[in-house]
Amino acid sequence: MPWPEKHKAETRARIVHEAAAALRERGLADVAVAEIMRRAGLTHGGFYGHFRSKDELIADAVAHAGRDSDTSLAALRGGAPPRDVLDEATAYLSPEHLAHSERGCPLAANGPELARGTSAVRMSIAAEIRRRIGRLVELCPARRALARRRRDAAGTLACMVGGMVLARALPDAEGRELLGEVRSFLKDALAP
Amino acid sequence: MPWPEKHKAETRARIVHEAAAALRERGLADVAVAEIMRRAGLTHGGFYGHFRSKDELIADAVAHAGRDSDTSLAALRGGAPPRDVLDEATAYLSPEHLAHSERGCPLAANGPELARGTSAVRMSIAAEIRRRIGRLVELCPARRALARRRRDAAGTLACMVGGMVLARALPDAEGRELLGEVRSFLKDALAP
DNA sequence: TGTACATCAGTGAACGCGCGTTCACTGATGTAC
DNA sequence: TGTACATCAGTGAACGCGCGTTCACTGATGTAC
Repeated sequence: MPWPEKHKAETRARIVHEAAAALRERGLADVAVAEIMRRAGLTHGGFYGHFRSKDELIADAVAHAGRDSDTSLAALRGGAPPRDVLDEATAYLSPEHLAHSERGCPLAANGPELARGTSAVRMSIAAEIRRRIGRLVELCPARRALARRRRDAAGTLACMVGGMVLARALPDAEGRELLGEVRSFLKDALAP
Repeated sequence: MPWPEKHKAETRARIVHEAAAALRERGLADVAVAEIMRRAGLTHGGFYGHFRSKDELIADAVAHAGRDSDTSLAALRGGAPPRDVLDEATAYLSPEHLAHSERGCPLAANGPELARGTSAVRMSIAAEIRRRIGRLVELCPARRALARRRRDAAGTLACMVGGMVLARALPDAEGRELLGEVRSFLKDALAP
């Protein structure tokens, strides 16, 4: 094996990481393969040594973006895991997340485009939704019935994603104001 | 004036209408000018007699789509105006809306793409958000303080848009199930 | 009423461009001896 | 230890294609006489 064992895997991971950032920042259609490779310090020709198509990369990038946004949102809580559903939603509906789609949730950044993607892309985004709902269910008070927890998790995630989509479509100050209103709405909705 | 007065305006309206449907169904990037013109029964060359660019059409189409989705959602209530916020949200979070993005809300169909659009597109989508929030505020019980009504309106719209984005990214049955959970969540959150 | 005309909505060929993808090649690497 | 070699990650020119946009033209129309 003429190259270090991990070399190719590391390069691939770097491409996926840069793709996940670029796609969340600028959308699926406006980011070219050549640009992603350039960001990863490579030339475009090498791309197909790692991926069979741009769509295959997108599917991988969605999964990576999901985990990556977890890390970014955790950083807003000082690295601590969320204490409850509201804690998680508050970090999500923050001005920091609003301002940094490239490190944020792929559902808010690319949801509708991904929903129209290839079968692999759709499977990737569906898995990300299930993962997020599952985590929110875990964060619901254990004393509640499972159906109630699932309902609160689904409703909260809808609020989070929709709130961010709306805030990003408004001028900055107005978007931040809307985020505050949605946080306040959720706080009451989730009150015991 | 060699052509009937309204002729050009009607043609333009037909193009905008077809564009609004195509863009909501397939996304901004995947719909070509030539395709929109074909759907309107015209050839692509005539496009620039009506619009200065594809982006100008998109901005117009977003405004049209907003009014158009009002009509479609009203039809689900038998044409009656919504009685309250929950009434409006229930029609929005319906399986019919899930299945017909081409007649539905442009925020759910194209939100993130529009947020990354030109200045004219962003103004158009921001106006649509304000219009929808304003309508929901009107539907809130008048006895509530304005701040509370605005908060409920913003939170509800976030739930509606996010719920639809999530449902459309999931397989059909799972998406419909999620819509039901979000409706149920909202019903409780909006309870007096 | 009939006809010549000016207008302009719509046509369709053509343009330049950037994209995703391919492919013959290069050169850095670990291995065999 | 040093050297020849096989491997394969990465290069960069080239491809075909579809896009947004332009433009010289066509032909349907209402008007003037």
